[in-house]
Amino acid sequence: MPRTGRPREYDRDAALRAATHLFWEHGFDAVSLEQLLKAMGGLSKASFYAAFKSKEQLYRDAVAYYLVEHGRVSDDLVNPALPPRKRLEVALRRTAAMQCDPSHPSGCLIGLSAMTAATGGLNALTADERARNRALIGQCVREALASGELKPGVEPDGVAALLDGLLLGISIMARDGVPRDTIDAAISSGFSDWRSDL
Amino acid sequence: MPRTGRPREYDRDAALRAATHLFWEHGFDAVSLEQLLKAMGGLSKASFYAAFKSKEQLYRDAVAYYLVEHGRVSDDLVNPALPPRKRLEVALRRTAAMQCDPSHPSGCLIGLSAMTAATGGLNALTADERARNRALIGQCVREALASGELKPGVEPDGVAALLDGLLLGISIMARDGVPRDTIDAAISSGFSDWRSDL
DNA sequence: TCCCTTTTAGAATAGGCGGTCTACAAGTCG
DNA sequence: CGACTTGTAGACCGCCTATTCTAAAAGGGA
Repeated sequence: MPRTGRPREYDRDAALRAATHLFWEHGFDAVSLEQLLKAMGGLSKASFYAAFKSKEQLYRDAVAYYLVEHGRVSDDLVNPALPPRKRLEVALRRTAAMQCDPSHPSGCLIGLSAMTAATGGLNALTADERARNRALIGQCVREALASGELKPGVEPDGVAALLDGLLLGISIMARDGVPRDTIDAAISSGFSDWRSDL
Repeated sequence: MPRTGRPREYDRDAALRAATHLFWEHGFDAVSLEQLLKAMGGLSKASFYAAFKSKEQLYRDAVAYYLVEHGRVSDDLVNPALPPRKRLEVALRRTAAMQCDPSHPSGCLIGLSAMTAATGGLNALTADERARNRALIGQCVREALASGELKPGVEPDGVAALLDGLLLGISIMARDGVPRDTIDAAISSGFSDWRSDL
């Protein structure tokens, strides 16, 4: 952006990525500014505050970055090209794959922040996102009920809550090192109320 | 225990309970000693260190207290008087009831600590407990497979992981205020691979 | 070249942290 | 009544926290 002035000596995007990984791994409270500075390329405190304003603002930016960079795995929940079941299953499987990817911290930043970031309105940031996902899952299931994709007689609210709970639980399982195959098997078992034909 | 000396002015058990609730609500890192002292009855720092040794030791005591006082809801996983399915279902339903009880923080201290308490060996404390539960669930499912309680052709590892994931996810759902009825419906849906007769 | 803008390093600040120390208070026991 | 034991109040410690300030440095534009 700036056309004049001394150029910065670090890569801002790389710094934000590193900060995101740190928050993802440990949560807002448990990460100190010192850790952040070192991980973000060794910039000085002055540089940090000039570029990122504050630790809290950095966290907000990190959540936004996470949603764009890793949270897209659940975008298929609203993919109009897929029938409801596929929307749900693809979202779950892509989520599992992402959360088990060893190239970044395991689990989901949004889900794991349910306890962390208690101070200020930071918790609402991730809670809103979880509520949004919950609503989308409910919508898929309701559509599936109407279109006959669900086996007759099943309770749609229960199915939706089961898949929501599983999706959230995957974060903790991935954190605990449960292998992806096992999580994928769990997802398969989560769809036994659905017709595989059709 | 001490038969002599000045009697303490606070209730040690009540103090431990209050501390447990604080850790339960916010996690180890996010709770300060000052907060603890106030919640534990307004005792002084000297009294605190005399009775509880350190913040970290208090956390360990709090986890132990939690397991005895609230963690017993999953004891039925090893109840020899129940068939495997009942063991699992009772444990899940009692867990849901406990975690939605408004008389204490919502969710499960053990599950929600997957991210918190990163420092030292504190994380292992709760991770071990989660691994133990995971093993018990697997054992129930394997027994059920052998005894024919599971519908033929289902994948036992998937069923076990599904129930494990749901159990963990309940913590976050409860945290987010999902009502107990909804969680109970999720549990019901989680058993559709099982024979209800027999 | 000199100015202007932006970033830099590093010192400084103010407050919070977990934890300790000292002096005193409140009981029991002989 | 002392002697002893235990708990309490509050000052104190050193460290770490997030944040700000000062002064120098590194580029572009004219």
